[in-house]
Amino acid sequence: MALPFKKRVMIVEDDQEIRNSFNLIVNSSQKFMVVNAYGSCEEAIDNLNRDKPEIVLMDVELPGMNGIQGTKVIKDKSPHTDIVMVTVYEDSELVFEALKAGASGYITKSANYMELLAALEEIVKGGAPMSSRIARMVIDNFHVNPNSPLTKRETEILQLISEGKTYTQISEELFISKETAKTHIKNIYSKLQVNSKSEAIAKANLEKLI
Amino acid sequence: MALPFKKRVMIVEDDQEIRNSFNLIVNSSQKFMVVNAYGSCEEAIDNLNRDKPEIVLMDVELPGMNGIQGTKVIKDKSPHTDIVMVTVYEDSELVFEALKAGASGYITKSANYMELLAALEEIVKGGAPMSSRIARMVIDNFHVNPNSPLTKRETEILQLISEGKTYTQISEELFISKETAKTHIKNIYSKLQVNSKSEAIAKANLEKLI
DNA sequence: AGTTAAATACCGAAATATGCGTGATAACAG
DNA sequence: CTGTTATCACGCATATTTCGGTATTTAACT
Repeated sequence: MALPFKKRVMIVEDDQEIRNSFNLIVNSSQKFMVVNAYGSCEEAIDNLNRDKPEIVLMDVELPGMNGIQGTKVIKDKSPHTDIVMVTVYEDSELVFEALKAGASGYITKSANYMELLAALEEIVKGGAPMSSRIARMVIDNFHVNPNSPLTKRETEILQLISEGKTYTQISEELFISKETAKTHIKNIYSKLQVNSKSEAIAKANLEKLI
Repeated sequence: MALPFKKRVMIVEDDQEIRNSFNLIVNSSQKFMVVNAYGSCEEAIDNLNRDKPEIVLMDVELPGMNGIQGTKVIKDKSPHTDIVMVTVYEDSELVFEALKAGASGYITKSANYMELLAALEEIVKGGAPMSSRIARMVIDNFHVNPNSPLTKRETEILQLISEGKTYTQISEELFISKETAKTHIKNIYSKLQVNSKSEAIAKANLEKLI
């Protein structure tokens, strides 16, 4: 290998100008080298085994297979490759989809020279580079709603429901009768306007009640 | 107000040395001022209305009420106050508990002068300061397991179950008979070794199958 | 061509959960 | 001190889910 100490970076980006620009920036670094740059996920995936990238800079919006689907495939074929999404949009649904697909970072195309290299460095040291807005988006996603309509006991029971417990198990765990558990659950359903355990779990997750 | 342009920072930390050290660092900045530093959440909460902090630097391990419980209370009483957890440990359970409680950042006590101020700056610009390891921990938490034992169809159905759908709704949505939906769900249960929808959801979340 | 995996479909019995009542007691706030 | 809320408890009818089978078709793989 010509440059054994440089981390191998693959670029997937359909806009040729941006692709060239990323290429130049990455290759300007002593620590990274571009092994290849492609205009589509399909091409990138076809050459994955030969290129053996350690890091992929992946555009989200792409013709054909999009960056999120591509991330899934690449992660499946090469689990140790770290993928950094690069996008113009910071749409929350896309961000979470990309993270679920296996992305380890999410930066914007407005990222300048320094920011792009900083993101790569961050990946190498085991971090997860994100723009400020995305970091906040991700963190906010964890926050539990403090204005829950449920009482403490109801929340406790909803928690047990979300763990897959039956009426009987819940009543045993809380030292109350099965009938009482039933009543609490009935009240939970009424407050959340649902009529089954799984619907209650879905709503609880949606409104971050647990 | 004496210094109207400085962001008001409250410190909650039981170790007096660290408390003083943070105090000096924060006050050394042109952009931040320490409104008060307490050794316990109880004291901090009692003085919340008077101190009106915009940012709280919160120790996790504290005598009496711990930093996570304290975060919940402060977020409840003062939702717009941003809380940054400061800790020696990067234990994953604690991190997620803190984030659920409402923390907007999570840094380690090893943070030096620059890092601490950088975290405060990051909060001000709407971000979420985190150490590299914690950022990765948080991102990894989103990743879906690519080695799911379930087939595509089963995963699709598990997804619908997690949205609270009934057998009938699932069969209608997928244009299959109720009996077929039943069979798929039976197979899902067998593969996941569970025996109810909510247990399946719990296991799916635990093993990141959806 | 033969095997396997996946998706489809049906049945009946048993177990759970849900809907709609009622009502008592304790704790908390105005 | 009184009204409200939370927690607890019971019963019956109905609905839904789960268990344990069987079985056909199609696509993929060897």
